[in-house]
Amino acid sequence: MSASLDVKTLCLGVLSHGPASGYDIKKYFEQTFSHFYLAGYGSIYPALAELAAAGFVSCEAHSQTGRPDRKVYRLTDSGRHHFLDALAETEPNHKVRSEFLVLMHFAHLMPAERLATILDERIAGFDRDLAMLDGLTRGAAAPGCADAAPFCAGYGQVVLRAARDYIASQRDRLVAEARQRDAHRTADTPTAAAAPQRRHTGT
Amino acid sequence: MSASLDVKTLCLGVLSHGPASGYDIKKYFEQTFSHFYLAGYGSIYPALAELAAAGFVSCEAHSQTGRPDRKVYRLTDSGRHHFLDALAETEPNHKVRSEFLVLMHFAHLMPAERLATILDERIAGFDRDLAMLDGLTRGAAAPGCADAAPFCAGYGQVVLRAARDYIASQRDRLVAEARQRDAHRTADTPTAAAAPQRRHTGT
DNA sequence: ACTCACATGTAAAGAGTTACATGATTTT
DNA sequence: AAAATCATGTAACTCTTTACATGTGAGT
Repeated sequence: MSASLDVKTLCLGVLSHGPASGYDIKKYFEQTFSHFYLAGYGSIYPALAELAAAGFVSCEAHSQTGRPDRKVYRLTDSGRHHFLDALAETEPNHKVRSEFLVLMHFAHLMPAERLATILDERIAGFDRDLAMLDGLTRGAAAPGCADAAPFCAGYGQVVLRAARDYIASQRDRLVAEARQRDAHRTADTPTAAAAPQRRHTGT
Repeated sequence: MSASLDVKTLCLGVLSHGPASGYDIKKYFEQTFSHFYLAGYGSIYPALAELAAAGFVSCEAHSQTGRPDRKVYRLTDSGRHHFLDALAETEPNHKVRSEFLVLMHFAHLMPAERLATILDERIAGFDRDLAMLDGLTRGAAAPGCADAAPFCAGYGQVVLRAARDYIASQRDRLVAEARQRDAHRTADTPTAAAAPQRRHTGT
């Protein structure tokens, strides 16, 4: 129970829907996993090479004029078993890495305009993600994942909307408070631009 | 606009609330950032050493009997400026890395019992996180962050609850469907344990 | 003319996790 | 008697990101 569900394993998963090239897999990642798993060419191509070396996928090269061979990968029996094993052994972790929330934790050290920008950008970001999920839900799903997509897309919609609405509900108040802080700061310390540092007594 | 808000910068942020040791900082991370940023000793101690070398923090060692010196770090003026700059330059990214959702994307390849375990574990995990946030909200907050905590804690509560409720609302249906699939599979292929692979025609 | 889509790959750098190494004191 | 807390640090490993390297054809 320690398989880490890395890019290699994910590639096997994508290939379980049918043969595909590295380029195709990248697009599948973007369309389908983008709001909970990211991978670029720099991880996908080496992963496919390793999978081929391990015998988990076979590779068929199709010559093309003017561009590199299109290499179509296909899951082998061994690869399918390996993937099913990985599914059985992976712990269902769920991690958030949010620079946005860190910034918000230190919101009291920022000027109001910066704070407004941060909040508005994050709302816009969530709106973009929601629009993409809407597109996904309306039949534009990647091939082969009709069974699986609904739960993940629904999860994304529920969670992103909750996040978006929460931020939107707090935005104006937070920015107003920050403006008051800005006014106090310029009044208190006309020459110093930096925020005052508060000390607390140790436990 | 490319500062990556790494562990080093986060340590500066924690120290903006007052002097602390590496051990203290780890605890602060756990209590306050745990649901959107993780860091272990293996990143914190080297980060503090680098910050000291760069002059962003000063260090005072307090001898103790029977255990290593307690090294208390304190933000310098230069460090505070550096941190404020980082706040101004960091993009408010927000990334989710969810093995849970990946597994759910391939739920149709799993036995019903495995699926039930995954869903129940994730619900339990979110319940744990919610309980921790409740504790944080009720005055048990880490020292010095009274201004900042409410937004982040509120965000966590709203989002985690939405996620938890969504999973709980889908759980029974998904498991029931998986049981039907299991029954079909054993009926179709009495000898083969592995799931059948569906092919689709390429685009 | 310019940009987007197609198409694959390598190399170096950056960042974090995990395991190792040590050991007393306090709580259960 | 066992487990948790206090307390710091290093080294190896894993993984990802970013930049580099190359080039055509189709659409605007």
